[in-house]
Amino acid sequence: MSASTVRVRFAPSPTGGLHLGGVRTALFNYLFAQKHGGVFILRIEDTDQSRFVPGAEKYILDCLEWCGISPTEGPHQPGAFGPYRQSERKERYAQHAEALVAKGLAYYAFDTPEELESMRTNLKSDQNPSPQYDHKTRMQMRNSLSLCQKDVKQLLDSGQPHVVRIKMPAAETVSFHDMIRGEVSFQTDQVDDKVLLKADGMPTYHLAVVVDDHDMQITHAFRGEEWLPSAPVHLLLWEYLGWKEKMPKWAHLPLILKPDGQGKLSKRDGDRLGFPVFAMDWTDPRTGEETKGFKERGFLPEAFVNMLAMLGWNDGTGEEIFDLETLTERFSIERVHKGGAKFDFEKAKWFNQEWIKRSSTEKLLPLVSQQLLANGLEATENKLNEIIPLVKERCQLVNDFVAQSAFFFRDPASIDINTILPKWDAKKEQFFEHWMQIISDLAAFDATHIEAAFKDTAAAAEIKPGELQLPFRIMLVGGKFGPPVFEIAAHIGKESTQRRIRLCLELLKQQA
RNA sequence: GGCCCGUUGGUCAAUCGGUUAAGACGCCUCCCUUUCACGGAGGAAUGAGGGGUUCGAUUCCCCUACGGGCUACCA
Repeated sequence: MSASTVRVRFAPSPTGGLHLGGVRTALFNYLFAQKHGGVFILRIEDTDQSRFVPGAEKYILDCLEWCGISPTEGPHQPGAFGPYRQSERKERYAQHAEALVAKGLAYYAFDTPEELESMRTNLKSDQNPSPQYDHKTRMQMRNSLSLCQKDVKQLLDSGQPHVVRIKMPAAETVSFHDMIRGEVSFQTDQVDDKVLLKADGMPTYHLAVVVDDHDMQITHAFRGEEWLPSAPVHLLLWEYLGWKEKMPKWAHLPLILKPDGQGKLSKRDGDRLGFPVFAMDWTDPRTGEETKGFKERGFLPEAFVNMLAMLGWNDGTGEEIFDLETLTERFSIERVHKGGAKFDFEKAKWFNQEWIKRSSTEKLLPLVSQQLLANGLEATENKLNEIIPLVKERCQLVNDFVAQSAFFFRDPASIDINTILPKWDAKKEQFFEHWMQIISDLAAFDATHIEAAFKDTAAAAEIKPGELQLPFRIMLVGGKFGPPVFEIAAHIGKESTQRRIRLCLELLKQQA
């Protein structure tokens, strides 16, 4: 190992719920760091004070922890490269911005928002619907390039609000190697003079990401594909600041798209299509609006992470169920897909079902217990130990345990009587009357004994047991689902079994 | 509009010039089970279009089309 320890960072802005795309970026960072014995850092990009949402930082940390991919360095666990919130690093950015101005690589711009607005509307045309502040237009604007030195000094001295903009070269080609996409190149005359330092003294993302990645000695930088167009600004900044040889290797991750229409997946799509987009429940402290998360929707973190990893990446073997450890072994950034992937909630649920099937009763127990409790069902640990193995392969989501096991604890709330009715007759009714008696006399009330007695009784009544099993199930469960009937009868006990039969017989009488 | 990125079944996707073009989800049929689920066996379904390069293109190059991203003193 050389002196260059791998250092990666996940750098969300604390503006609200954590989007699954964000979690995937964090996951890839985590996997990469783990694989290379590196450090995974959390950096909070809170340079936009107007969008800051209290509580969001803690929430992000909670989400990552739930996923099992907690950063080892960050505001919660400062290392030697702090502070980890950009708002606390303010002076550094200003200093570098000034240095760039001094070197003639950036300049002060005094244009007011209104002036910018009018420039854009005036220059707007069918050929150019979104005019830029760039090498073509900057000399017509009010900045330290277009104004004479005296005026600039006066403006500065009088405390005129101003920003610092990068001076993009007129005709250069900027290219770099992306770990996922290979060579990518841009013409500098196509990119605008991005604001580096805002009027409030805070940096924009562009300046901050470069300064911080440098200061925090980031070796590999992963971010969403939406950042690709501004990459040339960042590349140039690394060069202008004199850090070119220390620039991290870039990887622009493909976007996660809406399942239907087009465009990147948003929280709105989740609301619209009925699935979560955030990792965990999020309540906006200002509006009070609540948004469901994967966790609360009933996802196991293992499944969530597994699903996310497979969205845009695969190891080439065709296997797709992986735990974090295996993911770490197999992961390679080069195998990340280039194209965006439409999110498929059905497949996401399949991953979860696979993980529920694979999870031990011990692991599932507290989660199931909590779900049941939330639905007014109290279950002992012993009971849960028996029930969980019986129903887990019927559950896609943890919440499904409620519907799949409620009948173990209380009489069914509704009876699907229409399943029984068509083939119901007096003979069957007599059978069940008799069957209640038989149950009373059964010495051992376990599945095998119940089944044997049931079949004997059916034989005596000259009815095929199969024709009676479904009605029996409906009586006990209320519907066509659940584990073997005799198991259920054994678990709920004699009294409950008899009571449910009686209740249902009465119901059937009313229908007749 | 400009720039950038992308494009294999409905969806996720393998293939790194030669394959009957994997596998998974979903869907359909059958078996197991007189419930549901699990499990098992099958099935339908894919290289956007056009040019090259090559003995040979899904694979390499170009063009077109389509999709997406960006085009803020937001990230």
